[in-house]
Amino acid sequence: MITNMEKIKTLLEEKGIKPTFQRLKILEYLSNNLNNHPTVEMVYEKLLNDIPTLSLTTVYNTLNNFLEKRLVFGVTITGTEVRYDFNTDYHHHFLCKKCGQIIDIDLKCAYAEGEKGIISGHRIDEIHGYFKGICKDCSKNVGKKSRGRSSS
Amino acid sequence: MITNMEKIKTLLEEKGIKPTFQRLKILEYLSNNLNNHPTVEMVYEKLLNDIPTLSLTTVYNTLNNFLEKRLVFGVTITGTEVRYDFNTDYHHHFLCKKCGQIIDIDLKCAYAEGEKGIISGHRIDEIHGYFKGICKDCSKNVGKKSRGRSSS
DNA sequence: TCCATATTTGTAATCATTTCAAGCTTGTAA
DNA sequence: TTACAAGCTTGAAATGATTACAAATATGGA
Ligand SMILES: [Mn+2]
Ligand SMILES: [Mn+2]
Ligand SMILES: [Zn+2]
Ligand SMILES: [Zn+2]
Repeated sequence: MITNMEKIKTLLEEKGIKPTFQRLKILEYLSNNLNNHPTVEMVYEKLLNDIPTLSLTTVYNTLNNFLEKRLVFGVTITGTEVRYDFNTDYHHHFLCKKCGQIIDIDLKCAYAEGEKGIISGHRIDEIHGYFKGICKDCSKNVGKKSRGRSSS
Repeated sequence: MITNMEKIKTLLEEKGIKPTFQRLKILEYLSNNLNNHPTVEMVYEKLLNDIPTLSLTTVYNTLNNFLEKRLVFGVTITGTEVRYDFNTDYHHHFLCKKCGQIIDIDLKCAYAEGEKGIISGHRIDEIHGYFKGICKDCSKNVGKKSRGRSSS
């Protein structure tokens, strides 16, 4: 049988990226955290356990490399940090302005189905659809302590 | 007849914002630069001519105030800076990865027409639709000097 | 006028990201 | 096997955007 790590390695090789230990671990981490949309810092902190010598610069370099090769998707919804998404199938996102979590939103959208091509003469490479508001949980727990970061 | 400045003043008062000189000038600048989607720095630099004592902090404070009151719309497409849009009617944006300019895109979208309300149980306050790619001009002028900033 | 309050300002701090140069690996050719 | 070049990784310093903070200034009544 094929291990998950072998699949990760294949993904890198398909994009012409040499599968170094650091790159494998970073991509593996993203693949195991599809719902977190982690920041650079989150990737770095978690992987320090596995790779005590890991450099934050390497995480930045690697993630930028992955972005360029379209191996991951960059979510810039907060405006202050990039969050990384292993799921490159087009989908919308929702940012809760109270607890800060980013949630996947699946909905039909005319431009969602790989329809890239040309719009108004401009060549389209990436499509981003975002919503901001208050999430289901935070709407319920009004006045109660939120379980994540606050952005207010 | 009603001057443009009087309209700007009314907009501020309607949102309960005291129309100080700085605030009037900042909102006026945004209203005259609908197609630029200016950065904080651009607003600051231009207004220094009119208000030599202007502080960058005031521009930040004022624009954050305008954002909270929904007087302007924040475009976070680049991931590294907020760009401000006087046009709060819902519309999509396009970022050229070559020259860096942000262009308005008008197109029909199921979620574009003030349909905020609830999605998947989450309360929606803001809707953002972005595209990234290479703009019409930059596609033409391959190899030629671009007329704006480069992001590559 | 005097005072309370809101606003503006300048500086310093913070936070994310990039730059850069030095050290480390790895593959390959002598 | 040794030697070297190319690619990778690392840590420190630099950059850029934004926020925190406290002092200075303006405003609008009592
Ligand atoms: Mn996602
Ligand atoms: Mn716009
Ligand atoms: Zn929430
Ligand atoms: Zn362009």
